[in-house]
Amino acid sequence: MAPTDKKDQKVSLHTVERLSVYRRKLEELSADEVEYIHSHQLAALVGVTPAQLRRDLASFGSYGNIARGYGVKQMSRTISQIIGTDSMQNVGLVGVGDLGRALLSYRGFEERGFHIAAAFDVDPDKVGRVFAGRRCYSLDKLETALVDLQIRILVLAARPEGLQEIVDRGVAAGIRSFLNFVPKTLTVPEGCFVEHIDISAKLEKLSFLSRQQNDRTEVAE
Amino acid sequence: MAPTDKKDQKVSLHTVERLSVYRRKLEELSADEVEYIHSHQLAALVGVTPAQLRRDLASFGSYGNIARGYGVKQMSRTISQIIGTDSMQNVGLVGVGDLGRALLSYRGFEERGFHIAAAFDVDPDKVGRVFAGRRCYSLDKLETALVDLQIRILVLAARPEGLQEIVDRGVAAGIRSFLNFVPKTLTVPEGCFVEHIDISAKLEKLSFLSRQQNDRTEVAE
DNA sequence: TGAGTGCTGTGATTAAATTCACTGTGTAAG
DNA sequence: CTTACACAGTGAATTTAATCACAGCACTCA
Repeated sequence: MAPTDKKDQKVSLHTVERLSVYRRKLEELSADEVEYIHSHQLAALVGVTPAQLRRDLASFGSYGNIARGYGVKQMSRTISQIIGTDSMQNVGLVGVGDLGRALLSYRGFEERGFHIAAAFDVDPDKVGRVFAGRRCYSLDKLETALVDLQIRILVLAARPEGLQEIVDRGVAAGIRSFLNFVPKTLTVPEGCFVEHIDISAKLEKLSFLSRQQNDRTEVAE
Repeated sequence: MAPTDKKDQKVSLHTVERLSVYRRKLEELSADEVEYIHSHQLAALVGVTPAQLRRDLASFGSYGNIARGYGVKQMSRTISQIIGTDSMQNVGLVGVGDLGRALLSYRGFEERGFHIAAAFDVDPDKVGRVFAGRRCYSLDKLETALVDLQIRILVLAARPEGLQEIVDRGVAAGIRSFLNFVPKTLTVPEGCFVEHIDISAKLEKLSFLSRQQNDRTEVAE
């Protein structure tokens, strides 16, 4: 392999987040049978500047045709490869409460290359039952199920109590990635990743933004 | 008002996002009856550098006691004021599907100053029923309910089809903030805000991160 | 009372992300 | 074939975010 291969270069996390957005729009476009698209068109559709879009794509050595633009299908496929969703990945879900069940019945995961292979809960009433086609395992079976089903990512939707312990067990079983819906800070060793989805924090951001604008209009008067 | 009041200065959005995190931790600390905390302690708890924490707090003119640190309760209150959650805000929910119901039964909102005052759905079977204590209105009633209940923020958890139209109606009714769970890009006029929660995108980020690390360890061997 | 300590708040610096602006090229039209 | 055009890719410049590092202060303890 060439030592200066583009893929060896560090891709910024900001770029990766935008790649997800690009890819989703590209799939919509592909469904509408668009074959090629120019940077400024796609940029307008997803709300970034054309220069940024080109930079993002260039960061992994994309080659768009100058006259026609970027090949929609090909770019979508390339992004999948970068992200690692070109093949299906198994995901585990911890906590089959309201949120957990909502996640189980969400069909968007499969479309994007993620399959919830197993659900876990402590509640004996839930263990053994089937939710949205997935059997609920006892948390005691966590380690074995993770290994058997080759689960790479754990989605956390349980109660805050004892969550850190579950994470530790996951780490010990080789899980490196956690998607955390629980409003609680978790600690993981170096090389593991926690993505936190904090719905209230998003609301707070919105609250701040609209308040800030209120203040500004008041001053402007 | 002094023209150079700290509050007039632009606070970065990155800072606002971190303020949410600080505040959550401060409330935990407050529950544990911690009265004062130093920047390096809190910074360690939430995973930022002490310098950044101090900068964030200084951006709105916080005054921590040098010897004791920051007053936990006071800082928490100040952040609430900045964000605008010092008084309860009414929120509307569009779409009472699996996700919508999960959001309705999530108790975290109230704790953080947000009250889901109304739910809306197109499905006649759902209209009129009560979910988690909240009555489900017909979408036809959207405008009147938004005004009557003084709703400032709309949470979108409906189907992608027709969503833009709902947003447009919300904007016309004076809503400026939207929290969007639907994997679809929305357009709003200047001065309105859409926060997008894209669960799959978070999973994709995790997928990228662990893949990146795989590559690195392979190279390192 | 006065020296010592360790903190906050902040100017200065560094690093990162974004945008600007231009070069070279593929395509299409004349 | 030639010319004109519009765009991708990318160094350079700019803007934004994060970190460093220190002045000055509140408290402690001798």
